[in-house]
Amino acid sequence: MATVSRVINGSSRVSDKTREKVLSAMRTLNYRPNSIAQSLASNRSNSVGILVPQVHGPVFASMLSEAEEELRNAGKFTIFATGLSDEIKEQEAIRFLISRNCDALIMHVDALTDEFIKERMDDALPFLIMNRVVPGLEDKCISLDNERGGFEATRTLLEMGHRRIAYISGPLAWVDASARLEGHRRALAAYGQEFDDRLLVESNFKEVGGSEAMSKLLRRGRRRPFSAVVCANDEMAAGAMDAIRARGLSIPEDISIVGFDNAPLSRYLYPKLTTVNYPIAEMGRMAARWVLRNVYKDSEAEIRHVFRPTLVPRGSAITAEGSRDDAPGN
Amino acid sequence: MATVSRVINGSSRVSDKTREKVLSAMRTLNYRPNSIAQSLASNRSNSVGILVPQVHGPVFASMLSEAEEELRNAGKFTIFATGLSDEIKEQEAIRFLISRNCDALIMHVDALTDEFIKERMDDALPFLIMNRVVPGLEDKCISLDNERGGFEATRTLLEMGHRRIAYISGPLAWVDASARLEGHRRALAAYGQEFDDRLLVESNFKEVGGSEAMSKLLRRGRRRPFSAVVCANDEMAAGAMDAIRARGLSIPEDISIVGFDNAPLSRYLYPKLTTVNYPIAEMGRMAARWVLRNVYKDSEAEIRHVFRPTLVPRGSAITAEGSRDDAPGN
DNA sequence: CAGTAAAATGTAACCGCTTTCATTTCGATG
DNA sequence: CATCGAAATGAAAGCGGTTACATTTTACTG
Repeated sequence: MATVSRVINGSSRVSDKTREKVLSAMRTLNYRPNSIAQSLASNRSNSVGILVPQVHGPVFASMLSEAEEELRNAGKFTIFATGLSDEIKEQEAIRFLISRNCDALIMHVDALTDEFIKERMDDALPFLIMNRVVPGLEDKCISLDNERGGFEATRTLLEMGHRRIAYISGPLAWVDASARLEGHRRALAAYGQEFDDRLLVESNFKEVGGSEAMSKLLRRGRRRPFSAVVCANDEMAAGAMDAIRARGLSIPEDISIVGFDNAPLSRYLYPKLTTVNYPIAEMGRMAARWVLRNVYKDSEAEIRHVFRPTLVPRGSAITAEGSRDDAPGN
Repeated sequence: MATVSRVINGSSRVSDKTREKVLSAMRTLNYRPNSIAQSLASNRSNSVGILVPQVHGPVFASMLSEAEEELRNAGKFTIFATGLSDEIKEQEAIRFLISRNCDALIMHVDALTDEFIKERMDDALPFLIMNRVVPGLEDKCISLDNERGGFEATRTLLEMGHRRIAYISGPLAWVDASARLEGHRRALAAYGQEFDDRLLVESNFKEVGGSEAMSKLLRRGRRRPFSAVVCANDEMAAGAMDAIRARGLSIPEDISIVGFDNAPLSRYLYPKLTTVNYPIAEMGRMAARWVLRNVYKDSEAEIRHVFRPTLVPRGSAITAEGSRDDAPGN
């Protein structure tokens, strides 16, 4: 038995001859190790828990499936749960996953506080935070450089000659939303433009939110004071586009629009949305590698913690000169 | 120990007094049963495997998350894997899931043959096939009435006065694609229209496929011989819409279009796509209940095996009278 | 060829629970 | 109060592996 176990786990010293005998016996008997028993004895469940707010939505689906594939290729099981961006549910989901003896946790949590993560999680089991930076735990976080993304979005419009650029933000209490806005401000500053409060609306990252925000912007004065708008995610951009059209304006002739995330939906919008790519698939794969490397000592992969967003030019933003512009200042 | 076990599993006879004592001890000791050990001893892993071709895409994401939630509420773990519509990979994924001692499998498999499912799976463990009917295993299948969906799509257009209706199909080797087409034919027949071969293109359920198919239809004669088109899924509809516009035609004025699936993208298209709803979320929940009921004896839920698609009217289809029609026959 | 250390293999305890079967406790009865 | 059956509890044998440690083989050495 012990020898068989050694063969299975590839470890220790087994002579080639017996190894072969064992393997062939396994084959003829069609033997499959009982992974539950393995887990119990080795105190390793070979499964990693993934917690996401929801499976829908481009970001989480990609993250999930890429991580799962990478883990499965390494023989690890993926158990997942959804937390719905609710503090209680997220905690419950974590407990749930821990109760299954996951060897590690990969999680995107919206509602949990930094404190909770630092205090309550640290001892429990190895974990990785996705799409968020918890101060002091940078090496356990994989995230996007949101500030840079915001910068790129606005810079593109500025390079196109737009000067008055509106911004529809996500909830500023969320770090990613505020980082994106920060990038926007930096870009304006870099091009010598003053930041104008009246061109900023804080919304909720949702489609209707984007629509309402845009309506509000359009209502602020008969003469449209901006020729372009940046939306802090693609969903809001979709809503904003509806609102623009509802107002009888066209995209991009009257208003150029840039989104953020490069969600699949951005390609279905009309015109196709110019946006900032969120390399979530790579990030999911990287998360899996982090676990493989740090928990299972199974990989040598270099781990990158901060990913870089890049602009995806499509049809929804054009140069200010090409625009049928009603706005001052370009 | 035995008594504690009895308390945990709620079963057998334990006096209320000791039950209380055990529970309070569990509380003060912050005791959590080791679910792996439970699994080993009880030969039940409390986890169910879900196999989907991919996580992306509206259908699978919803199915996954709804099933997961239902299962988690019942204390069951969800292990998932992706099969990528590849026969080998699907088989591997199944083996993988079985090797984790899943108590049951919920799977959407595209590439596996009916024979494989019937022969090789039947003894292994309880399983449920999603979105497909395997003859002889109807009680282990949960599926959509695709024929009816196809019927509804076409019927809607017919009721709107359209007479010449093109159809872009999925691969007819797949049962769901051919069933949808069957419904289309039945609707035509019901309204006394003859089915016209030249208005049918078989495609691949993908966006570019839809686009190419539509181009082909539009090239078949200068005078457009149809005023409306049904696409066998929303993705192809998205592609088809692009192709229609590329031709300088507008939707729905020149051509009405109806999709199938009610994928999220259908709401982002412009105009928003009239389509047939695929109640996949409900179906995912139902799958979980099937498992809860048949495997864990944990539920009394009535199981529905065949779901009914319904039409979702949006902006991409209008009455033939409203159309700027170039086509004969209405 | 005996002697020896290293390599290979075997033994058995243990992982933390469930479950069968034996034992004890309890309550009702005569 | 002794008796008895039912209900509650306890003891111990697994579940199917891993792994520390003991034992046997092997490969050299002198």
